[in-house]
Amino acid sequence: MQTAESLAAQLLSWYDRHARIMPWRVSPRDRAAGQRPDPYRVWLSEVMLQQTTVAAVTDYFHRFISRWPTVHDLAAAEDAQVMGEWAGLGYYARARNLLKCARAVVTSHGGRFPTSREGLLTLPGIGPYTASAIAAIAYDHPAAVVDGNVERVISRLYLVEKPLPAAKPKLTELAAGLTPASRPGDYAQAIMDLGATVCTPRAPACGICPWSHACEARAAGIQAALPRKAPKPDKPLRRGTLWLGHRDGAILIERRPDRGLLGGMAGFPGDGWDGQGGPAPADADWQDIGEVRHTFTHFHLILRVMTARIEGPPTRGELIPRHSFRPADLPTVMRKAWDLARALPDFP
DNA sequence: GACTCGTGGAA
DNA sequence: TTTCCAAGAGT
Repeated sequence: MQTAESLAAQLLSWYDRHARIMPWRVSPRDRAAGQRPDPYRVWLSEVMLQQTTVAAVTDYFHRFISRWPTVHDLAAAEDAQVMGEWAGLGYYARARNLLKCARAVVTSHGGRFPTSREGLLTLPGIGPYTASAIAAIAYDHPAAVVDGNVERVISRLYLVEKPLPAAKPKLTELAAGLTPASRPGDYAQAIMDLGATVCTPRAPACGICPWSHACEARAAGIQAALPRKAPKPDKPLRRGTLWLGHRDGAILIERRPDRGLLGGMAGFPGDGWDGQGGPAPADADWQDIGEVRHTFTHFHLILRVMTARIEGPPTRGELIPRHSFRPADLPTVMRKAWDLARALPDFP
């Protein structure tokens, strides 16, 4: 039986040699030399990384930091600018809460993030994981981070067979028991790196794992089967319509309501496939130009795409001049429809 | 606890 | 092609 102290020390030693390089990260060498990460960057990266891979986040992180270098810059940004910059990254409530949080930090916290986990938890978009991550990484507090990686690593190390999410409290307790008083920030990143690169979901690389000798699941030969999870329900198929209206090169765009699917994002008027929408945005000679297929978290979608030149004033949305319309500001399902229409010879 | 909420890459 | 899943939070 290994002590928590020795396990943490072994993981930190591994991290010193194998830490991944990321734009928002301070390397263990630089950290030891006294360099401190910028809490704004830690926060931004952690929100972007919620349910999202490092590869998907990296370019978005660079664009956000380039455009809004400080939390003050971001707090002063217009909603549509931030939503447009987030377009394509998904889970758009994160972007809405990102702005709320930035503005709360500036107006209620003097422009500085709270340093305690409890203080961070009061901010929009910062939940149990992100609060611990910021407290540990930015401020070196001994907060236990429990994300999907840690759930997997801990469930294997301690052979926790109870399925998620019921096992979460137990896993959190075990993770907290391992978190060291020394270098908790590096440790938090180390255990997540371990889960991301070694203790992977399907085929863990136990041969190179610094904890393989202590891993109870490996001893039992069931490491690849942990953590257990309830099977996910099938995704139903929904169908709907999208109307791409235009006039003299201007495009008909409708800002979506601030809640629900794709909330706050720019898009084309649609019918009820998303629980929102309504009738066609104008009485026009709508032409069926094909369909778009897309899969969201909990349903498949097939959208019929219609285009028309709009003569009178539209009943929904707003005609945006082509030069001030950025297709990159659209969420992916809308951009698919745009790409379909743009391929037509007579479309603006 | 059960749902909602995106996306793209890997197997 | 389909499924799984990735540094979760809010309701």
